[in-house]
Amino acid sequence: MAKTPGNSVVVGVGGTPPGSNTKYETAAHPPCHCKKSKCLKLYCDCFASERYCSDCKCSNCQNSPDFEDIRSKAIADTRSKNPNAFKPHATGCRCKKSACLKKYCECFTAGVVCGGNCKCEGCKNFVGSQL
DNA sequence: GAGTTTGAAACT
DNA sequence: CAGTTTCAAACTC
Ligand SMILES: [Zn+2]
Ligand SMILES: [Zn+2]
Ligand SMILES: [Zn+2]
Ligand SMILES: [Zn+2]
Ligand SMILES: [Zn+2]
Ligand SMILES: [Zn+2]
Repeated sequence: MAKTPGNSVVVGVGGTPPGSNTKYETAAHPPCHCKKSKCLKLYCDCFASERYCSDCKCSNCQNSPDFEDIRSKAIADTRSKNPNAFKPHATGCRCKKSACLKKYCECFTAGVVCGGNCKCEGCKNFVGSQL
């Protein structure tokens, strides 16, 4: 754990962080903000990673041990539709407006150049685009 | 923080 | 498979 420069305070989970420079000791996964998916579809990054929601900002969340039965069925259902659903993505993007240079693009977000599996338009995320 | 944009995921 | 809708995150202001 690198020390934070300056006077930032490392704090665990809990109530509202008082300061703007508060950092989390355990760089936990970022909280999701799902509302309609109940965190039981791949829209939810927690669910997509088979993680329970923890300290998330979701509403109507069922991705928790309290809903183990529902959650397990949702996982099974998702996997039955797509056996690769819970495997690391490698499918390629289909961006049309971001030039694959914004985080809307999964390739860009992953720090990977677009490849043969991508079907993007106006892509600028290719080998040689780095100055 | 509210509103808009974006493209994966879901659905038909 | 293609077209459409839904959704939550990225982005903008
Ligand atoms: Zn969620
Ligand atoms: Zn979550
Ligand atoms: Zn949740
Ligand atoms: Zn892309
Ligand atoms: Zn790509
Ligand atoms: Zn691309």
